Amino acid sequence: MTREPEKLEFCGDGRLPSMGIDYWITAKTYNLCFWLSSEKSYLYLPIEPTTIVALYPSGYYEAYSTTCISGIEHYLYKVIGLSEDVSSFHEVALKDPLLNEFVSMYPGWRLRSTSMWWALVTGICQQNASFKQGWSMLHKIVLNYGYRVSIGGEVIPRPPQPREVLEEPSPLLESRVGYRAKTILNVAKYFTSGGSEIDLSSMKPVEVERELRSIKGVGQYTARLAIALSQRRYELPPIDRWLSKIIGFVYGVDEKYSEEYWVEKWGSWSALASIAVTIALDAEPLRKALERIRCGKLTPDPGLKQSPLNMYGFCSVINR
DNA sequence: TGCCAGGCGGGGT
DNA sequence: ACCCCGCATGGC
Repeated sequence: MTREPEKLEFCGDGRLPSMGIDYWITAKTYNLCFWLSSEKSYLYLPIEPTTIVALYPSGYYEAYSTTCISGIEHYLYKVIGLSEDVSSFHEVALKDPLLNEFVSMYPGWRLRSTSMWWALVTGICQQNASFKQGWSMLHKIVLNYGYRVSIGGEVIPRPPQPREVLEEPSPLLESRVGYRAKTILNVAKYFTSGGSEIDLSSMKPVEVERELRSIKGVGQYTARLAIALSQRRYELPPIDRWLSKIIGFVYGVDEKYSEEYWVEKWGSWSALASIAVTIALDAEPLRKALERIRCGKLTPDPGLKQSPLNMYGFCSVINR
């Protein structure tokens, strides 16, 4: 699918306050490889019109959009979590055998949030698949749809919107997502019909989870991951087989009670802790992750070609 | 080759 | 409430 890139106009620049945030780690973690270069990262803001921010490690940023709107920095604050006080998360993490090394090494890491639509697609691609397979699917979806924007001399892929997927499913079906395609289409339908009327941000997380689970193919894990990734609300942890086994192994609790134990430990930070564990262990498959825990290798391995902190490797692997 | 992985829903008990 | 199975695809 070749489409003409949409030209975006420069909407201003600025510099985010330090606040102890490591903008580089924050921007590049779990970010698709074509939104990363060696010197900056691109972040799509979860708003209409299409708006993208080039963020540099220093916190300096430039914003581009089809139509410049006011308050862009406000949305950037939400995406980066600038008003999120993580000190109570760090307090628990520093005493935790799984996360203490990770937060000591990266105290400036924050979750980078996305739109609810894209958060759900992200979760669905993780269902019953390895980290590598799931993130390859996401890359392929973006490339197969072929939507792009141009800013200055650069051309940058952009993810498809729900309406675009619904009106033209074939690029999705060719993205090797298997039976997940149906679920993604269900989500696209949701956001182009009744779901668009519902203000998920005004609902309690348990209600949001129930609402999202009404979409066929979206279960507890996907719903909770999406709530964390798009709303920065962390009280409901996504706990998959991978994390459940890790919790059982590290804390010696029966897997049946892993969620109960996790929520008791992390409280309103439960989902953030779930995600942090995946970064600390480079999202390695279970067997390897357990081996890493046994060896005490609880910080990201810079040598890996594909990991949450090093997504560049996906660009050299994906070929449709 | 065959097995199975950051789920899920539908069918059974 | 559980338990169990099939499901697309790709990696090992």
